[in-house]
Amino acid sequence: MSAVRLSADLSPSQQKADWLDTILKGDCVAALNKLPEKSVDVIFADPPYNLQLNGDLHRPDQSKVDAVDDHWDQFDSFAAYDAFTRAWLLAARRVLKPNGTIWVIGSYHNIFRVGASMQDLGYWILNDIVWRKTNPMPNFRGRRFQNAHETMIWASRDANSKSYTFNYDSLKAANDDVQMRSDWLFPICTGSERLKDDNGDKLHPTQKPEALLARIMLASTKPGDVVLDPFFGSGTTGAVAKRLGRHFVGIEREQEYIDAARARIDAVKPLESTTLTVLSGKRAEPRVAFVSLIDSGMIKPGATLYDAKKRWAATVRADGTLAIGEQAGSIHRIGAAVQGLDACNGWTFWHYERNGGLTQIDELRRIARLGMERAGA
Amino acid sequence: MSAVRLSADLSPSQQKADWLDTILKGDCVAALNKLPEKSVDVIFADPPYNLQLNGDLHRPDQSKVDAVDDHWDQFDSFAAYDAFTRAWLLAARRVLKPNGTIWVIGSYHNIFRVGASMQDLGYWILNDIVWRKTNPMPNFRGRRFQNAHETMIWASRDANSKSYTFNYDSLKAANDDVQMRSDWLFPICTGSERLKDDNGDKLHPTQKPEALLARIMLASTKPGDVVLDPFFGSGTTGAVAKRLGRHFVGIEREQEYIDAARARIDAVKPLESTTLTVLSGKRAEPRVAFVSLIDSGMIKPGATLYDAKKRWAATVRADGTLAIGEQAGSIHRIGAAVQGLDACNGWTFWHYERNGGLTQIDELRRIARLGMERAGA
DNA sequence: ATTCGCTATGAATCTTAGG
DNA sequence: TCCTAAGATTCATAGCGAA
Repeated sequence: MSAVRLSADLSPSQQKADWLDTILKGDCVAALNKLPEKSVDVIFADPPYNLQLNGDLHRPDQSKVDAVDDHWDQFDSFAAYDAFTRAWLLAARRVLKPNGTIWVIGSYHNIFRVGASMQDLGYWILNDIVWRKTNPMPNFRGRRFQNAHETMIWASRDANSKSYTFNYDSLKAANDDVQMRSDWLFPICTGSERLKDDNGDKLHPTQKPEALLARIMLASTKPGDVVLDPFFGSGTTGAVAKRLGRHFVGIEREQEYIDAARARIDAVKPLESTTLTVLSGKRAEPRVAFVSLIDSGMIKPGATLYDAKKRWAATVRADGTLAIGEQAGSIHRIGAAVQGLDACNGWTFWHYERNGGLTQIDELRRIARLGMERAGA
Repeated sequence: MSAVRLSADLSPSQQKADWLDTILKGDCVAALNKLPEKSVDVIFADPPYNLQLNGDLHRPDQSKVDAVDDHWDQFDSFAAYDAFTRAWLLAARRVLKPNGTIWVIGSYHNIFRVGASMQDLGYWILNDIVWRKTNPMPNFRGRRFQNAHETMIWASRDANSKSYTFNYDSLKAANDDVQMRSDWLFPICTGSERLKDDNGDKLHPTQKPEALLARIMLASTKPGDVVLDPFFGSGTTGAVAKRLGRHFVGIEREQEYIDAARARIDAVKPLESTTLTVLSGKRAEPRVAFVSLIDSGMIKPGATLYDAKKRWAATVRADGTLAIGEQAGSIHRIGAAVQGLDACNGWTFWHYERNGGLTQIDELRRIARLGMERAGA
């Protein structure tokens, strides 16, 4: 790849880096080291699993199981695999933005070593996610449980990175209004989605389903973000990124995979931007100062506020504080104090009298926000 | 404990070792080192998870979460935790029979380190098993996925131990005649099963459900086998072993837990025969996330949904939310909003166009459930 | 006896803007 | 970088008391 860098005075929207939406050919660590530091929002990595297979496996009908015995999955020892793992995790960490996150998928053959290395290098695990397969391969010998899942580790760059992207509200709304759990159910990649080579055989032994990558990106990226995949393979990450209006960068060694992935991604039609809007919750709403309700005349100084059951009454003061007897403070502090709690959301706790009933002052905040939007605040 | 050993010429059925069906008090490694080598069939270990908590956590209702902040879960560093882990895994391996197996349970905080150490010490992983919780604690701050599972590693003593116990056929028969998968569904331990202290509070912070231990023993032991638990705690392993006609050995440091476990186990009545309740782990009506219809391609992002009379039309967004103009949210929230109601069942309210007519999206949910049932949801 | 509503709680690495 | 204050945030289940 070339050594072109983003100019410091140009935002990505003004000048697109030449490595965006491309597949870099070569060794994963070498390619990573050529990318600018802190330049990608999310990394999805599907590294070699270090499967340790001896001999062939046959199904009960004597057909042979097409094992993952590619040369790139051969390591001499756990130590060799660990060294490989640490090298790419370290190179990836340099490229990740401070508030970026990384996803790594693996099986019991490798995921424990990968997870320990991630912790050792300073990544901070946010969740481990279980991909439950609806249609896993059976255990043919009947000597173990059916291996029906794979594990993903989702981690931030550092323990103190708090501002990573997590589209909580959108995930919850899409999940019947309950928060998304750490166990996900998806079919393995089969049928027309599975890329085939010239012989009609599967092109890549471990092609991941697009639905899995879509869930990952919808959870942890925003439209326009950059998703890096250092083990690009058949290009699922790129295809899903393009469809969902995200940028991708792929790294891959094998020309056969690069060609197939390129063609695959070129055929993807991006979704319309309007369908890509991410549902945002209250956190994204602009802040409203309680005093601004007084400024705008929605609440008069001297007005009385009550809790929902009218157990307490407090007086609004001209400076935007609330008072009960000697005690005065913010709507939150006074709400907490009367309940004997450490914290309280005054917006939902306090009410005002209207039409003989009580209405939350949060209703006034909502109205104030509409005014702010009109004013382009 | 005493230094009594099994005579070499007597089988366990002829002379019962004095440490069988007892709880050894003391440090885990020291106690393990006093047991005879190659003397137990299965080890179940629930070691400290090394949670790293900062400050208190409160529920949205301001109640405080009772965190696991016990002294036995405090380690200075990953290195200290690794040293602890290697020490007990090594001592446990000496005690394990050549064809014995070990189960270790953990969360993302520790399981990757534990798994890597197990591989380093020569244990051979047979499966990783996911315990999916029906009723996990929510994520209260909405900053991560709900942590809804724990991970267990099942391993043999060596890579070449082939004669370990695995009751394949009975598991399959108990599971509707399909192989038992690597993801299991159980509730957490609550209600009358949960041991309480004199104040009525939970006796032990991490008591495991008996159903989980029963599945483990039914899978990997035979009646009369010896099950060792080096972190005995409230004694679930002992209680289930006695009930299922297995022997146990527990190791525990805290006298309070020993006393409670002893009383608990004494109260257990062994089953006459091992015709046990089948824990199929299937639930009545698995929940379907609306977004899973998008994942599976049944609904496309950008598609339009209508109410039965086509009075309203809404657009499906890629993140699984529904949008009408500026308003967006779950199928339920948007259904409620357009009708001016507080609540709405989006599954029955919204329809899609098919064959020129309208069909409820609930029809798609029914189809999705068929796939989930196959996966044992 | 049954239902309904309210409360309690579980292995938790659980915020963020602004001064 | 540190400190303060605003204010956002929960699902399933068991138990209990009232109706």
